[in-house]
Amino acid sequence: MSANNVQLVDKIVDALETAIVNGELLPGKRISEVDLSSTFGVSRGPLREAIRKLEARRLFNRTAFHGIRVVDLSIDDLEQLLVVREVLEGAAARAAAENISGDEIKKLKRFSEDEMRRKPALTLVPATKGFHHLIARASKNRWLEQMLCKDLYGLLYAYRYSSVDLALRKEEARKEHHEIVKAIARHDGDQAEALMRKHNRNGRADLIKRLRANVAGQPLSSLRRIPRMKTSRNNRSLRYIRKKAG
Amino acid sequence: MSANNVQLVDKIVDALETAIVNGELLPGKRISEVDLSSTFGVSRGPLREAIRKLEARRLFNRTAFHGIRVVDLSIDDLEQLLVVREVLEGAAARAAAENISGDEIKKLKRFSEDEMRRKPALTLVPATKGFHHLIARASKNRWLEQMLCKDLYGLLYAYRYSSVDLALRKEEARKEHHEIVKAIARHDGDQAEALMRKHNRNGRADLIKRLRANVAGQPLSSLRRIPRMKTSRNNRSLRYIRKKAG
DNA sequence: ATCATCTAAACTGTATACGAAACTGTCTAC
DNA sequence: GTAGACAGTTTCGTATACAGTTTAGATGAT
Repeated sequence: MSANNVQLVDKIVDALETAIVNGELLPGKRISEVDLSSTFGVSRGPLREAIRKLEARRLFNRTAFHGIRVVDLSIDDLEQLLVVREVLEGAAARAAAENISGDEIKKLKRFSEDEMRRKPALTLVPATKGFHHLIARASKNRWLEQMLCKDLYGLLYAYRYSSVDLALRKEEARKEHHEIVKAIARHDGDQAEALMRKHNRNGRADLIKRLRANVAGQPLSSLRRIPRMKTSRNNRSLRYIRKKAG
Repeated sequence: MSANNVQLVDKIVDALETAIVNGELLPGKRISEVDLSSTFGVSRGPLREAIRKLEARRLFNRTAFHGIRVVDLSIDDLEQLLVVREVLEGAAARAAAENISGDEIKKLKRFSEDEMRRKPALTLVPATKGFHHLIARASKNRWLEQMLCKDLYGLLYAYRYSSVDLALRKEEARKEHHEIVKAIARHDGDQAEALMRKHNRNGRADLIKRLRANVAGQPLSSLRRIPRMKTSRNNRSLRYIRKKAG
């Protein structure tokens, strides 16, 4: 095996996803296939296939002959997505309580204790991500994990929203996390699901309330706004994907 | 506007989905791109794009340089998928109770009353489908509806499983449906979700129990087995998609 | 100068061809 | 019988061509 077994299409998918998260591809902005293919250094074929995959995951919208646009989430969309997240993560917590291994319990506890001890920092966001991913994985439910981590989180992280729920309610959220971990650790599925759902409901209500209060206003300081760019055309921050031969 | 504004890729996606449901494309069987493209009468480009979309929806698995296979669900997979379905439909029922319109209530009630009156027949399966679709739509949650109707149902209907839950427990299921409708009609979200989840739990437990009891045994009579074919190659029942010019 | 219409350029959708890489299966050597 | 080499087949990625559509700019009329 030379270097990687991963297909070009999936590399492009990754590149597009990170480009969206980084704000290099803007929601609602039209994308030119040829421009993108030249900036990525790939031909139109694989690029189109990659876009089709992301279309199926609703990260791109395409209208015939009108071009491709990155999904543009409204606050309502966000709220609806978080409703889905509530029940899916609830199910994950329940399944995790039923199926988690001893090793995973240790990891999860370490995670939570670190979180309780540590001063609230910017590193909290990836930590949160890790927390939810860990539980999704511990559910041992392949479909649930994929729907959560790939489809749903992908959409949530897509647009000027990067796991802000925790950042907005640090104290409460950490306590809630701790309780969830305890419920999972004692294999109490009912409690784990109930607590996880409540945790999500709280976070959602808080976030949406703040967002609605700030419509057309200043962005929340704790909301990491994604820097804007004029156009995705000739965007030099998009990296070439194609590796050189050798 | 000549005839239709729908792209060839999406026609192929539809054709592939129905081909899977009809058993013309077999789970686990390797698919040849060129063969498929010639049977459909389309070129490789759109076909590959269509397959990429279905890959993202997990209806196809692809291993690099090895080919594409239709997803092959084990009983465990089915059970896990039905767990996801339980919570998603629960959320849909709750949201429907909160957001349903008067018109939709009427439709839903008519549906349920028809179901109670009618003798259990083969037409029950599409009826069930309609029931759940109706609720998903009434939730007014765009993402929830799409995840349910497209992603999840698409997977469930994919492989020798076509909404069997109802067919197996006709009496109880119809009563449960009726109770769910009543809860939704009186805008009782808590009850609607609880009843829907219970309904799904019951159906799942029953179905999985029967399936496990029949591993390697006779197929259940009520389980509509999909007729087998030796190969998808040169499969004449797959229809040409490409319309003639004119 | 403003507006409507027309034309040309740009872009998307689709088809086809070709070379390279990788897998499969067979054959041979030991 | 096993391991390695080899050829055949399939997929992967690129390039190219062309038709249909959209967009924008040019042209012309009032």
